[in-house]
Amino acid sequence: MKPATVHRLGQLQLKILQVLWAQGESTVASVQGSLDEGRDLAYTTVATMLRKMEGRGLVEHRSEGRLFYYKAKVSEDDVTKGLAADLVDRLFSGSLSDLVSHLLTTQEVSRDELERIERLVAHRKKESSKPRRPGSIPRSEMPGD
Amino acid sequence: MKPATVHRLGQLQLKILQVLWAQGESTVASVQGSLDEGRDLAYTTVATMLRKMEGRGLVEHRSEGRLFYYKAKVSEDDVTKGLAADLVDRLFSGSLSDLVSHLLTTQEVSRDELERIERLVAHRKKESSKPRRPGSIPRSEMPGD
DNA sequence: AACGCACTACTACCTTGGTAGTATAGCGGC
DNA sequence: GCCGCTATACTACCAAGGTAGTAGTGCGTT
Repeated sequence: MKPATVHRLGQLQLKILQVLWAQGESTVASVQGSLDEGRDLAYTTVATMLRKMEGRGLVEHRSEGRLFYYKAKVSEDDVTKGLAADLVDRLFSGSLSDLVSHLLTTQEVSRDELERIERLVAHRKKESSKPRRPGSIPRSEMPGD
Repeated sequence: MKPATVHRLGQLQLKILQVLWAQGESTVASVQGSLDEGRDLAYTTVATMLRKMEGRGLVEHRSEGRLFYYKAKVSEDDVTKGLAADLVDRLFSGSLSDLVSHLLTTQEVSRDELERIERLVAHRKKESSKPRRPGSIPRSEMPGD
């Protein structure tokens, strides 16, 4: 199921989703408590945001007594993919290598990171001969860290 | 000078900047004409947006007679870097390879792209022994396409 | 000189993210 | 049975992106 326009997620919404991905079903209080220690938002702020997000189909809740247990309705993969694809699209007309190129030339990238990327690409090249559905590469086949 | 929070650029603002990067100084009419053929925005919409963007320091203008010639005040590199870095930060706690990994496993990536990336990484690895300011790799040293 | 066109300025309005206060309701304890 | 705690509902605001209408103004043409 493709849940409405995953891109254009705000800072807070993303943070909330990350909390929900990390801990699964959570009450408002729990989400509030798990959000950045730095900023402490009012309980009602988090509650309101969750309700708004539910309206957008990003999360859903289940009642247990008076309590609401919220859980993410969109997967981390979908969101990540959506945001990343959106960026690549908007900035580089879909060219992944252009993005990587840009990142490599303007960002600080450790030699370690470079080598990880190199392994990933090499691995993916081998894979590309026997194509599969995206995202279905099992962990066990991923190049080691 | 670091121009205020380059991330959180809207769709239209980015499009406008892209037009300005591509054609340099442009009048409102010219920008309007160069925006996606699909959607035709009112002249005043573009003008208003440009004025708002000027307020945020994204563009600036120069008058010539009654005409305003707008030009981007932020470089494409800065914006791209800002947006990409922001994304990498927010989604992958700053790990570039995690982003690339994700993109490689969930996106359709042609063999061509893979090879370009491979060359880029290899090139960057060689470079990394003699570090330089980011972004200063001359065209002539870039791996061929 | 007058008219109209083209361009900028101002204002307005909608949406959405974000933030939070106030109102309401139900459960547990005394 | 009432009190208060606390969780949800409702309402309100602000900022910013986006969209556009209307007002004002000056230049070129006739």
